[in-house]
Amino acid sequence: MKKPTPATIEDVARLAEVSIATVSRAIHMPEKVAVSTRQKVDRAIAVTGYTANAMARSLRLGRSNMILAIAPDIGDPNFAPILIGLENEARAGGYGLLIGHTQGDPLRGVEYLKFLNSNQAAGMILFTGYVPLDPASQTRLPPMVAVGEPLAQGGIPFVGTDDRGGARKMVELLIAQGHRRIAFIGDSRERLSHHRRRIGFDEGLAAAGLRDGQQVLDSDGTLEGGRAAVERLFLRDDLPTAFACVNDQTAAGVILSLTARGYRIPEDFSVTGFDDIPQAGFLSPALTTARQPRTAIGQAAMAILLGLVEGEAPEQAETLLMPDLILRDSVGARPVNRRF
Amino acid sequence: MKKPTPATIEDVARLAEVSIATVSRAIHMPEKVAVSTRQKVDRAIAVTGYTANAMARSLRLGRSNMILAIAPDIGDPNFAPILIGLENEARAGGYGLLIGHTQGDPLRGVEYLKFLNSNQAAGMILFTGYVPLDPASQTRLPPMVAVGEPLAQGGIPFVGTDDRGGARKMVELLIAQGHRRIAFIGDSRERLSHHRRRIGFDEGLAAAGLRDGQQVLDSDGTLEGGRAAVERLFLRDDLPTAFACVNDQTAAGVILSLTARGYRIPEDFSVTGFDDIPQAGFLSPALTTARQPRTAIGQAAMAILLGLVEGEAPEQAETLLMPDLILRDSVGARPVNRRF
DNA sequence: GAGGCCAGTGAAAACCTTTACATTGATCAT
DNA sequence: ATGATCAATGTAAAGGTTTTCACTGGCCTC
Repeated sequence: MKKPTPATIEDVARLAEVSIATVSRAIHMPEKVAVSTRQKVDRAIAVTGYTANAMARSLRLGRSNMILAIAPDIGDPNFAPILIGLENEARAGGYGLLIGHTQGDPLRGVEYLKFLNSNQAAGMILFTGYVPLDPASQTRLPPMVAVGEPLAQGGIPFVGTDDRGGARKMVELLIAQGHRRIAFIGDSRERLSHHRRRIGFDEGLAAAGLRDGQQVLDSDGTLEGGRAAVERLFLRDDLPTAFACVNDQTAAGVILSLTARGYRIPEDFSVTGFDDIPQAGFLSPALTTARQPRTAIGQAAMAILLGLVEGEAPEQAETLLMPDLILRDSVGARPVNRRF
Repeated sequence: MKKPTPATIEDVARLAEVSIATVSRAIHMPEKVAVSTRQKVDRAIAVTGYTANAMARSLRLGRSNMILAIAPDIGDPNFAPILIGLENEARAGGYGLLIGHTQGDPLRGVEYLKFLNSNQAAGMILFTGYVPLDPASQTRLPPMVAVGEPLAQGGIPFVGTDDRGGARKMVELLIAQGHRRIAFIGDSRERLSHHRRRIGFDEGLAAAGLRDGQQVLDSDGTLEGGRAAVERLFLRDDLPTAFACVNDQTAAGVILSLTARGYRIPEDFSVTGFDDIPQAGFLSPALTTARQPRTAIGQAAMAILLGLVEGEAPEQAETLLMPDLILRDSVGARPVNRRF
């Protein structure tokens, strides 16, 4: 009872005693075929266990049902939940999700374009913050959506966290706790998302009339960078009471540095992060942070991309989802009597 | 200068003034074609920017260049590094990696089979520990390799951590630190990998002649399970000096429970984990654990699968990679004077 | 010098699907 | 009664590749 080769549409047609065209129609445009015929076809499909050969289908249609997602690092803790959102939405739309990672190497990005060139992917999700396109090749762009980090190139829809709004909410939380001098750790010209968090920080302080209470330190978004920033700050004389960090890694560095100097958090200083990476809850103290709505971001991005693939006009340039504040133990009231 | 449609093999043939058969041969069997012709073809390919249409190719060959990886949960911290290994190896072999997740739902697993049925995937990597095959359908199995959790069904190659060996090394570490009464937290009949860790634990103790110093508690591998196990243990009167946990989550639960009771780690008790999840280094104390060689596992699994896909006979049933012991702060010498 | 072999190449089939176009027979309006 | 319309179905082309088979001409062997 083995079937060495899977059933083709022709097998179904033969069994149902109709032509292959009718079988195809019974499947794709059921209303165009007589009820009795449809039933015969359905039965034949059930008997043969027929599944359309996706290759033949894609070849004929000139379009595949795969979406390619390219990330610089699929090990990034932010990546997995977004992936879930992408995958869920893709599957719901009948698409498969193909993944590639560039390990930060632009050349590797170009390598993946063969999937698009060879019609193996209908569209592309970009995590990289740049378009891996050979600028020389003048072939028209495939449908693309950027996630996480907006693209320098214009015209490509972006889905991500509302960095500005989230940072602002975070600052407001600190202000509500009585803090007046707050440092922002991790401004960056390179990463737009980080810069936007800085903007939100500014706005929050300005709205509370605390514009002169701010201190901004550049940092590269790593734990080490956070640590270094604190050290730099201690060289000056006026310390903040709270540190708003551009991301959780930076916050971890800040906490480590502060703890190493013998300070207690949140009694002596408050520290906030951004992202809510898996480790955030395991830091001591557990980190108060803004959780990116990652699964939702993935879902939204894929929905937009599938729309593009199927020919809809792109809606808005940016879709920003507001992060949730996760209140843990690293934020406390402003210390009333600073011992230092 | 826009190319609305990508170049086909025919465009190349026309430009090189040869037949399409010759072009195909020049690409796939260069030695069968005259040098001069080959050069003409190469030039034409360069000019047109030709890339073979993968759909047509797969259709003709009856085999795609995609590998499907199915995991119960792609958010699992263990998953990402394995994915990197899989992807690297797949790309090196000219294959793409397609991913799907079942969210623990066997039905969802079956859903992905359409990719195989429809020839969209040439083989399958299974993380689930079970085969998502409709037992009714008698179609022959596609090439498959299991990762992480061995499969109940026989005949499917498995690549994973040497759980037994790793657990044994871990026990030996504890014994070297002077521990004589050691508890294993997290035996399980359901998860073979967990059971194997238990076996390695037994072996290590037996080899040191400490067979009667062992205590084994069932636990489900969650943080909560670890916590509960400790509570159960405290109902008895003889406590171990060290806890060898089946995985890091369990160890986290044990640490939490012990800490909540006012004990210090590693002064009062030593605790070890297994896996080295990202949070492991952030627990306090930082967890000593066995790191799964995840990227290597992914790479090995994909290499075997690609061999299978291309018709090689499967080598060995199991490929086990030894984990590395990561020494952090949760293990110390056996307390000499127990205060309790 | 004739026959055989071989390298190099081309023509055409096959892979399986979708769909434009053609065909059939029935129904309807005149 | 006849022509037009329409629903239902079939025929065949197209999509791009790989590969079998056949053909050509040159070279070698005897």
